Amino acid sequence: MMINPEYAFRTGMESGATLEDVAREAGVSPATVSRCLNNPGIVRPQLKAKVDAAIEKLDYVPHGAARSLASRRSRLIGAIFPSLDSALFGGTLEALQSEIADSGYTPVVASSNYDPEQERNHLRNMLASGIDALMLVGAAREASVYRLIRRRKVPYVLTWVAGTDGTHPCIGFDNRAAAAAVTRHLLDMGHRRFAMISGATANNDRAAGRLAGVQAALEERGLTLDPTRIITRPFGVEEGRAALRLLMAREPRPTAIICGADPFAYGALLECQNLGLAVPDDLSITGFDDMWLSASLPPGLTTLRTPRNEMGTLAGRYMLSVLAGEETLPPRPLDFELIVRGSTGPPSQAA
Amino acid sequence: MMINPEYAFRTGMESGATLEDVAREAGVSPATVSRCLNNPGIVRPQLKAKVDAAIEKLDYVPHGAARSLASRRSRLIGAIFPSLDSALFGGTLEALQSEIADSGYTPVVASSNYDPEQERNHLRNMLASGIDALMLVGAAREASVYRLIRRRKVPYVLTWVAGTDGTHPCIGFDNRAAAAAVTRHLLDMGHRRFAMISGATANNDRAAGRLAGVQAALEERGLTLDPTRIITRPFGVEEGRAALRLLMAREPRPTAIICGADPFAYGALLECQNLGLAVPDDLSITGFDDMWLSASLPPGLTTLRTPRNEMGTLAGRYMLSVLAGEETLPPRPLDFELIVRGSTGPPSQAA
DNA sequence: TCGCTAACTGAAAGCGCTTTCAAACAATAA
DNA sequence: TTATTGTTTGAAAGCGCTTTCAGTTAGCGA
Repeated sequence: MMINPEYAFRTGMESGATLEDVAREAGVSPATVSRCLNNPGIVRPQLKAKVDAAIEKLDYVPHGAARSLASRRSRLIGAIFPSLDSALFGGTLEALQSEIADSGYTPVVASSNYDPEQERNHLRNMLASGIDALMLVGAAREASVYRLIRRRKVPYVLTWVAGTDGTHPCIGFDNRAAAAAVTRHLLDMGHRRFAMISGATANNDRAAGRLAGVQAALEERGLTLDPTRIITRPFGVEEGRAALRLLMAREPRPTAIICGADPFAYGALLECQNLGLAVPDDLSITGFDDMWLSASLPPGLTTLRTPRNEMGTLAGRYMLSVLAGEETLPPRPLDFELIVRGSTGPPSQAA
Repeated sequence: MMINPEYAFRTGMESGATLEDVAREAGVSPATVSRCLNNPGIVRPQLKAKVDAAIEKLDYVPHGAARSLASRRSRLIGAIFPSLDSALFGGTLEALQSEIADSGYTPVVASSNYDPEQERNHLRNMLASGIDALMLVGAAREASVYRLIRRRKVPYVLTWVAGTDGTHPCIGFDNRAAAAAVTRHLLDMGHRRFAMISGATANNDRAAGRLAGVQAALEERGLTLDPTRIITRPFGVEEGRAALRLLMAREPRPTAIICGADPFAYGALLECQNLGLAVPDDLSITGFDDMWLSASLPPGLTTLRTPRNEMGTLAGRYMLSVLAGEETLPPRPLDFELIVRGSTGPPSQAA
């Protein structure tokens, strides 16, 4: 068979040096060069030095696709988030990225915009591009999605949730328990009339869990959260603002408003200022996630600090460990922390 | 401790149908299956149907690495951001991702933490993993980095900056002009005593450009920005707060403070409230980027809206176009928009 | 010195897909 | 009918790397 001369020409021009070029330059076999790259310990130092010199000289960079094809590992880890334009998941992504970088892994990222359909498409795309492992947010999705992942035998981990009865490996915290802790803090201060501003709960088990946690904690003390006192909105400051107006327009007014996310609480605080309501004397407000403004916005937002960076780090570590074939224990739920600041206090006598 | 068999993965037991399996199932050659996937138009519909059925039946997903190796395209686009845990670049990433998704591309992402060293490492990693194109933020980096990119013949685009004399393709806006516009707005209102809270300018040409723009606009009117009136800090609300205290501690107090980023301005506004300073009567404050709280935080922050999502979209579109081999025009600088809200007004007579 | 391990090294066979190139076929013109 | 053109299809050669397996060399005790 004749070698197409044009083809040979093109390879020579367009690509960088190949492993074979390095081998020739160093006077060893390609296999040895490969070993220098992947398992330097087993190559005689003297040879390794020659190879290193050749690599340096030719400015060789290994070809990822060829490597993946031969080794069956892409060194790519997929991560699909509901959204990326809040700082919330950005922290998790950044921590994940930084954890896996040292092992030569890089995250491939997509945002689903809280839409299961988009999530599924991105997942297909990622599986096709050969990710070695996968990180998702939350557990609530169709069984067929999990089947898809399992069929490809891709290790995966769910974040921002905990304990799905051992069905899935989770690196996260118990949203329900966390919301209950916030609620008990208010109950212990003497509050009895509650309202909640919640994120949309469809396809969002974090939001659903938080809502359930509030309801459960109230019921423990014989209270219930009237459905008309629950306002469900997409996340956002202005949404929180509008919700607060609605909630305070109806008598009897609540003495405490629990927000399912900090942006709601920022909006609520700002609207109180607007309406001339004193926080916490007229109204206590709590947030969720302890985002960057919570400490600064007067009077300081009582909120629940979620381990958003830690989840990225641990999810990365977990996946690396599974990929390394180590005996990996199912991770345990992470801790959360109630941060008490100025926005909560006992209800006033008048209220 | 038992490992839950449901998710106890072992690496290396990956299976899945191959293109050859599909070909056998459909009774055609592998070449035909490949064509159905990549160029369906040239296959007889009748055959294509058989192939599609086989793909469906075997639940076939193409092997990305093999595909990349043979076609010399990875369908991966690299994106390196200075940071991901603010909403700033998250918007750009999300827009980029969504723009390229339809063409079957996925972004691989890294955060450099504003550190050139880290950026270079991520870049090496990405080049090795075979990205087809690359998006970076800003233009300020060592020439050797650009050489590395050029040697690999990877199309790239710089975002968040404009016009580097045509040296690099940029999708962004002119930070200097934008900052000048903010400054002129204040000058036109009658302000003469200025101060600035700026992000660190080392390795950050966006911050440097903004600072230069302020200085230039002042000099146009015969004013100068005293170096002691420039406070340089890492981005953050608390940093803005501290900076404001510093700036107002010295007589004569400025009547206008220009912030190089919104978080600084949030902190400054909050600290004014704290110090009992009236905005804008005692002090005008401006931000930069029009982030999510700027409209809500009283009295509303005058700020410069930067096209952060648009940059992601256009950068994606630009790279796709170059990859498609289309004649691609050097992109033009994008527009920015001064958003005037309550935080700026004429200086009071007393000041 | 010889034999026997142990430690390296190299040859070669793929990994799963794309892409020539040429053959086969259908369609049209002569 | 035959020549000619155009359209699909299949065979086969890689893409650049890893990894098995067998061969080579070095190290050491006897």
